[in-house]
Amino acid sequence: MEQLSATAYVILGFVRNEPRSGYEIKAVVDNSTRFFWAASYGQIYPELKRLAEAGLIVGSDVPTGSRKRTVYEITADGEEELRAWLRQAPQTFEMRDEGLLKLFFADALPRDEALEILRSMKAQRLAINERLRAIEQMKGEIEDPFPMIVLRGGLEFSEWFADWCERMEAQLLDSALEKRSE
Amino acid sequence: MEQLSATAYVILGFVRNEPRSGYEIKAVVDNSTRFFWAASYGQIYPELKRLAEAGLIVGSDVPTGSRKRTVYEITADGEEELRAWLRQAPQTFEMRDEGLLKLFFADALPRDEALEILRSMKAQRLAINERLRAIEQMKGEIEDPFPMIVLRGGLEFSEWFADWCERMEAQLLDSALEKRSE
DNA sequence: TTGACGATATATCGGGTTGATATATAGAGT
DNA sequence: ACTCTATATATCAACCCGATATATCGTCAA
Repeated sequence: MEQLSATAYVILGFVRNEPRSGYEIKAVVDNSTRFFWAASYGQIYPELKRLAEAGLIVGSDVPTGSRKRTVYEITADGEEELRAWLRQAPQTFEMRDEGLLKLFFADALPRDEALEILRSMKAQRLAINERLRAIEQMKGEIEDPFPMIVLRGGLEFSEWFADWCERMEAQLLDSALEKRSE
Repeated sequence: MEQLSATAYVILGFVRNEPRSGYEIKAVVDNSTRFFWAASYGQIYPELKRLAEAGLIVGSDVPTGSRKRTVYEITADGEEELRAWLRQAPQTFEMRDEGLLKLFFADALPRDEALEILRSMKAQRLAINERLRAIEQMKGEIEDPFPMIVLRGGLEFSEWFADWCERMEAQLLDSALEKRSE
């Protein structure tokens, strides 16, 4: 087995404690890691097959009536592979923020329209914050503290970001006023 | 012209005030928007041709000796297209953070190894912070305030993130001690 | 009870994106 | 003369995203 993609480890992580179908993995990703590591069906299903072939997970058919369904669980090899990956220093960090991109080029707009970008960005951050809060409410007590730490980190981040937008808006407004009174 | 990709607008934004070659666009992206919107040669060169065909930019051959070189500048249509895009509320926000992903699954490791993830993440944030500081030093005075606002936002973000890692490490250490003294 | 609707389940595909590699010339330094 | 880096463009496999297609299940209201 050569290099697995990070998405493969997402799958290993999610089938570690309970067997899950591809559909369930997608659902749980969309409510958790999606905010910092997304995965689509187009990745999940092929990857499940590859991982099963490599012996890192095993699938079993558990049909619901006449609708077929395969759930996967991790093997001992899979657990070891997951832990080995966790021990390596994280590399990838990527961000694509259309808001920051527009703000970067905002000089092409009249100043009042430029400020509107910051207001949109703030609204976007607050919307994310609410989604995360809803997820936080859903979660019961669990002994594994890490998912909650990450979730709370997301909450703090969205709050910091919203606040930054607000401060930058105020700052630009101030500097515009100063200029006028010069 | 149907929907342009956000990367097309990156190009429009960077050829707005001065003519640039594809190579120069890549270089300037790598020193600025790259942290929140990257672009590769594989996107830039084809996109330059599409934009030229659509009349949003115009290219002119400016060879250096016998090495050919095409620089592009924006047209009036291109400027209008860029402004129209800037006026629309930003949508895309994506993040891929292998550190957060590992932290999320860190329960699969012994606690002391899990803490190592937070230490790596903090180091990664501090390294980015230094890169941004180096870029900040390079920039002289310019009348367009937005690139600097975004850069300073990046600095503040990396500081917030590094601090968060530190706090979470301390918190986990504390809770481990409490458990032991129960 | 039938029909509509949303959830479960898997598969596929066009299009965007990445990172690496290939080719070639220019210029600076040793 | 040679080497190394920067400039300049092109290409490609691999990966990833969002949307769509297909089909069954369970539920609830007309």
